[in-house]
Amino acid sequence: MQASPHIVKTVKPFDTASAQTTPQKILSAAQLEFCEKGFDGARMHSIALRAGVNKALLHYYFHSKEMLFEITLKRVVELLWNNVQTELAAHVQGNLRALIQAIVSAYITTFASNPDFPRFIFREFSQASPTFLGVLKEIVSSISIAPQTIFSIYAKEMKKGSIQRIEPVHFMMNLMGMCAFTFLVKNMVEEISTNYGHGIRYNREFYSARIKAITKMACDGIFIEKNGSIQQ
Amino acid sequence: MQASPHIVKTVKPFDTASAQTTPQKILSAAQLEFCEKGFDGARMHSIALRAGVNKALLHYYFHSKEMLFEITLKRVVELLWNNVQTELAAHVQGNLRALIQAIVSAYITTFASNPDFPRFIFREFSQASPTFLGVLKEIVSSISIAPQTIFSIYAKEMKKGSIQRIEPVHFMMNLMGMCAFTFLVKNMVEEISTNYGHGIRYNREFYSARIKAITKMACDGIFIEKNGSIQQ
DNA sequence: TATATATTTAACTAAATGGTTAAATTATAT
DNA sequence: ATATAATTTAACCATTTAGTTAAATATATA
Repeated sequence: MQASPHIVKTVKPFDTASAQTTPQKILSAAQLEFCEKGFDGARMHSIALRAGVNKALLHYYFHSKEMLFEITLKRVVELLWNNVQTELAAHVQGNLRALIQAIVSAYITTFASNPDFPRFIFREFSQASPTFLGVLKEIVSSISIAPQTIFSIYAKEMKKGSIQRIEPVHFMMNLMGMCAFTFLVKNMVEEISTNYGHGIRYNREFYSARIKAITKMACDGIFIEKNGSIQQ
Repeated sequence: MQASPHIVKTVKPFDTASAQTTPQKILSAAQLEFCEKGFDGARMHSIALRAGVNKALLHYYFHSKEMLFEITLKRVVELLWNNVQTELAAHVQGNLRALIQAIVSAYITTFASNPDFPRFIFREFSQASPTFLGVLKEIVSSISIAPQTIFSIYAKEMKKGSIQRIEPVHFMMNLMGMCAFTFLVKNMVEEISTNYGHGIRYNREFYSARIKAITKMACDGIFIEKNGSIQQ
């Protein structure tokens, strides 16, 4: 008889850094596969191959494709969010302008290491199946703390009259849109730019320029008086 | 023997507005299906059902799922682009600020009528299969005229010194990001906003507010001196 | 009306794919 | 060493799904 079916095992404390348990290997492979191909395009066989294990193992550890996907989705969002939070934590003490720059930098930097994540997250929420809706709700409740914080800081500044009357929701949508969109069009841009002239490469300087451009547009769109304009 | 296999028939001039030829019915159904579920999630059977015809007909007129998808993708992009062009045409005579407002309005209005299009377009370009890459190139060459125009106007204004030095590419990425992102998160936002307070509904006033917010952020992020600030 | 052509369909096929199972192997404790 | 539990695997199954085919029906044409 098998021991602990369909449940993610208690993760053993690994002996060396390279030693990955089988469930961990499967999860890593699943993340790659799902990010690349989406839920419908992903193949259990392919995930097994990537993890270097037999297909039956996926079902042994994670029961079904749906469950493996759910766990992967949660992992990705958590990883994303933790990264952003960490990046952000170092810069919260500043004023709103500094905070905005920190947010943008956090998102761009995080996405730069995981360029597939934005598309992966957006791709699945079309027909809004009950399964994915459940995951979405969990995600939202865990994520919504930081936007909330930013909302309140923003609202305070708005009362002080130091920023223009753009609704916080629109401001956040604009900001996140500029960040996420950058990576949603990554493949397109790289493909286009090859035979279309303005050869954009998604490298360090591009990310740096991107952060500056977004911050500049966002800030100077908000602040009424342009005191110390942002560093060029 | 069959008559014109695998080729889209010459579209008959329809007698009444409601009379759709069979290929047209199939294409409409395919568009719905592909937009909703993506290439991998779409089912030929489901498309046939939606079109009210037999599955074999899809292959008779369009040979394969891949070809049906290619045609659908092209159609969607063309439709999108024609809409934007039309909306834009009415406003080109103005200054850059007016042009930007026109672009934003054009995109938001067009997406508002076809909220699934942005995700549909972005979803497929992940593994960049040769098939889709071909379509992409065609699309790009047909689309790139307008951005090109905007680029040149933008560059001219930059030389005049009336706008800040944000690279045209970044400016366009920001602008399109704010527009497209609005609809990429539509399902999420509507789902969240139900049980999270700030009940956003994607209706007329929201679109109007969105256009204002994006234009405001974009413009006041560009123009050095804030002369006649945009209408609130 | 008769003939040819265009259109539509039901039934079928082959391959892919998610999932199962029982047996084999390996690790762990006694 | 031996028994027990945990882990891994090859072979198999049932279903789904893109695609085919030959026959039937409608439509134009002579």
